[in-house]
Parts: sequence; C-alpha cells; structure tokens
Amino acid sequence: MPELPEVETVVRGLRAPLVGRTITSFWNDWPRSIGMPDPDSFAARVVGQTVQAIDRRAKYIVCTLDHDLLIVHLKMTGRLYVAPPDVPHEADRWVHVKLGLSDGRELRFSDSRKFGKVFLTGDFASITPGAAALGPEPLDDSFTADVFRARMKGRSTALKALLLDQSFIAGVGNIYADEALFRAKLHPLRRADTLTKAEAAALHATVQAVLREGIDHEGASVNWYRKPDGTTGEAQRHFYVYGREGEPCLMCGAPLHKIRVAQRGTHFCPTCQPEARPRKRRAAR
DNA sequence: CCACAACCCTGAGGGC
DNA sequence: TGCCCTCAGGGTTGTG
Repeated sequence: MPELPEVETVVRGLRAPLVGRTITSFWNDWPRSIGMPDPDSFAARVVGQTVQAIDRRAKYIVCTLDHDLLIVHLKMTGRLYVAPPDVPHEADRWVHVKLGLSDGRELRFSDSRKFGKVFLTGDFASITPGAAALGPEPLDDSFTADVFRARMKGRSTALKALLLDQSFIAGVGNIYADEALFRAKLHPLRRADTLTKAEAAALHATVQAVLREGIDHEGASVNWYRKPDGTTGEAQRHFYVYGREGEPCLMCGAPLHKIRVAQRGTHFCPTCQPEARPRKRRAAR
C-alpha cells in the first residue's frame, strides 16, 4: 500500500536511472492499466520523448517528458522499477507495461491487483477529477498548523476519514493516518471540528513526523511495496499501531483495538486515544 | 458536506 | 491433499 513515503522513495530511486533517458519502445498486455490515452496513442506519443525530471504529487509519480507528463499511480500493489535487458519480464509475472530506455534497460510497471494506472497527458489535472482536486502537500512549508486548522473548521467528519480524504490532505493513507492519530493521542472517530487549537497543532505535527520518518526509513513494506531496487523498506518496523490488533500498546501496554472507519481497518489504543466524550457543562459557580 | 456502496482484482484463508 | 468459496485490501468515483 504505497502512500506518500513509499511513493517518494520510489521517485528518489528512479531519478538517477531515468532522467536523461529516451523512451524507445512501449509494451502493454492489459489495456486497462493505461489510464489515458488509448494504448495505441500512448505508444505513438511516448516513443522518442526524453525524461526531463521525475517528481511526486500526492501518491502520483510524475515523469516530465519533452512534451507530456508520464504519470503512474501504484494504488495497492503497483511497482515501478528499471530492469536490465537480460532479465526477462516474465521473472515478474505481474508486469503489464514496459517502456524501453535508450540505455537498453526497461522501465517496468508491475501490478498483481491491476488497480494501478499509467497516464500520458500534458495536463496533470486532466487524468481524474481527484487529481484535479488534490489538497495541499503535507510536507510543504506552506502547510502550516494554522492552514491545517483552518481546513478542519466546519468539518464534522471523523478525523480518520478526513486524513484519508485526498482533497483535504494529499498523500496520507491508512497506515500513516493511524500512526499520526496514535501519536497525537486522538481517537480516530473524533469529530474534526471538536479539536482544540493544541490538539490540531499536535495532529499537524504528528502527520508531518510520521511521513518524514516514513521517508527516512524508505517506506513501509507491509506486503507488496518494494523499493525500485527490489528491497524492502524499513518503516514497518517502527509502527506503533498499524497491523498490531490485540498486541500490547507500546506506550501503555493495553491491547490495541481494530475497528472500521470510512470502510478502512483502523488501529488504535483505547487507553492512549480515549473516545471523545460529550463536553461536560461547566459547574455553576 | 457527509455516509456509504460499488468498483477495480487476486491471493490468502476457511470450510469441507 | 486439494478444490471451492469468500473476502480483505485502499483510493476513487458515484449515489442519495
């Protein structure tokens, strides 16, 4: 489940092998893995273009070519990596797109679940309505605690659901949402508009911290994610709650709970992240 | 704005 | 042992 730190790690790993290479060929065995345009048009347009840059926006990998953007979303099980020509793509039975490179190697997109997609477009916002409506990048300098708090104003939805909303913040997924809420000691079902200024500031800080640490650990290899060199990241070794249902909380020892919020498995500590109670009316003096 | 269902798929796991 | 069946998993889109 690649989220922001995993996608960032992939981008960093692909920069050296890709930038400056020219695309010489296109191959695809699953048309639905091409988001746009149709595969024939994709092939005709992409061949001959040189990779000028590779960056990340939310969970999208964005390669700037001469005249287009080559965009990849890994979704749950997608992998993107450069393979040497002597390794047949059948070595990875889930390869669905290959782009030949001018140095003889191949950029391969592999995806067992076939949820991921590759796009070729001149305009990032054109690929999906969601891409056009992405919220701020959580690690940008402009994403301050004040901005975060202002965006939560008037939102009655659960914190967990809001953190997963890509139009609210771009790039946070299930794992890092749970980890950020745990560190901020906030219950996942807490209504966003009930946070104090201090609680909002704490959550802002923990969202940034878990993402930064995830990048430092080169992503979390929970099941399918691999770095472009095929090795696993290390971030999963540092989880406090994700995937630890029933195990003792590392802070207080209480057994961790798993519930469903916004149709996602949600892990939390019932002691460290107490349920929000209705505000007590202040006693009359 | 919000809650929820459906969708895209396959591997894993349970039942027999 | 192995077959059949069910469903988790998560981001996105659509519906009410």
